[in-house]
Amino acid sequence: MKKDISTEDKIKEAARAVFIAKGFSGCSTREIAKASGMNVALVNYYFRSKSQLFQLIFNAAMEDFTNTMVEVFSRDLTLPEKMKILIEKEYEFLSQHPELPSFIIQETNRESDIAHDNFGFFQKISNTGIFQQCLEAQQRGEMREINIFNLTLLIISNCHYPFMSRNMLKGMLKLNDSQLIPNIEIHKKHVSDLLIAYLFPKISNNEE
Amino acid sequence: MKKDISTEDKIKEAARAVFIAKGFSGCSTREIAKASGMNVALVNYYFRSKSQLFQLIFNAAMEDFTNTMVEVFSRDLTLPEKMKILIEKEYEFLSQHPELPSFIIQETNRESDIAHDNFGFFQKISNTGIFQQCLEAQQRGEMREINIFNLTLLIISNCHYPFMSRNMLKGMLKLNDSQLIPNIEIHKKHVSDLLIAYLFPKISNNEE
DNA sequence: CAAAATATTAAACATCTGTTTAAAATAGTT
DNA sequence: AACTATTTTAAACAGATGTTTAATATTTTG
Repeated sequence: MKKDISTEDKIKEAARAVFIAKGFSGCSTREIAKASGMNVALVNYYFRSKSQLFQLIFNAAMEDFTNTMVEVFSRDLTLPEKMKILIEKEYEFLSQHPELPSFIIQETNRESDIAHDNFGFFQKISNTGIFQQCLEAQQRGEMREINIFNLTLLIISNCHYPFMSRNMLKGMLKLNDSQLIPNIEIHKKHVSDLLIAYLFPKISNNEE
Repeated sequence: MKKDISTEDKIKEAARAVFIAKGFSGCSTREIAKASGMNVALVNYYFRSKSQLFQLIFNAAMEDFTNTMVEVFSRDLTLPEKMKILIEKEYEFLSQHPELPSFIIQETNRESDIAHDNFGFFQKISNTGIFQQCLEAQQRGEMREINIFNLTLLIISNCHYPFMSRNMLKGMLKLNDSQLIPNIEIHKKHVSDLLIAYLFPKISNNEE
């Protein structure tokens, strides 16, 4: 009788969990093998090396990351509407994957032979037409003059950082998890109001 | 003839550089020893273990982190002035220590026996009287109603994330360092205007 | 200067690391 | 059934890891 999940997928799923929780240098192949209930040799049998397995997990995580943006930007909505929904979706996604942002940052900053530049992000986002839509809104005076770098950074900073700084904030402000979650929900509203008011000054009365 | 810098300090300085660049799990005691020009055994001779040496470096980094805030908050200025200067100082400090934010986040998220909660942050910041000043400004209607958690998070998100995401952004937007630095400088202005306008709505015409 | 305290070294330790090998078990095919 | 291909296993590999030891060098002290 065949198993529901193949050995290859079991290892991949375990690797994902372990890598994201502890980072590439923070875990061993034996730890991944154990977490998947498999042998150490099987990890290399299916994925050739720890590095190649990691590369696989990292790229998938990077894709998860951009999917929300692509999905929201592709809709037929005004820019303030897209912004509001994007922030909503990002907080929703990251509430269920809070370790992802720090994983990505940690690994893009790690010295490695692995190529983690150019993961197709720019092209995918560009294809949604969002940049064109921004340009037109700016020409009509509906949107503040801001380049793509700063715009991207403003959004990601305020969506990702709250999740990656969870433990730091808990330490700094002496909070526990039960206090953290509602505060992050409040933060979402602040970020939404903050960014929309700043980017679209004319329509700044966006209080719910 | 005595050396200018003691062996202990040489190791500590090398450890700081290596730990911050690669993280606790990303480096070895031998790497630290080599970077300091000293023997492996000397690391443990002076600091007992890799963990204890790390704890020392981490606490110092954490203190560097809060110093800017404490210094600015202690001045005799209005809240919008403090906010503007704080952002200025943070970007100035982090431009010279861009690896610090991701180091702190990475290590506060790492599972370890080390106690990295309660590093006196709250007490130090509270002692500056900034929270009281906020409360009074809010009662006078000069400042938006926002709790300390969200206020802290808004500031840190927009100051720290730009530096920790350097490599990610370079990959995503296909930039090199020469394009990055001026964009971060522009970002500082956005963040300053953004936060002041949001937090102090009445005095929202803060364009330079 | 001799004695004691401190600093430095090379070597060893046990364990863990990523990876490979070669044999055994299982599945698929004819 | 027998043969082949695939999957799984335990064991071994060479090297790296944190830490300790015991001997040597240096400095401090009396």
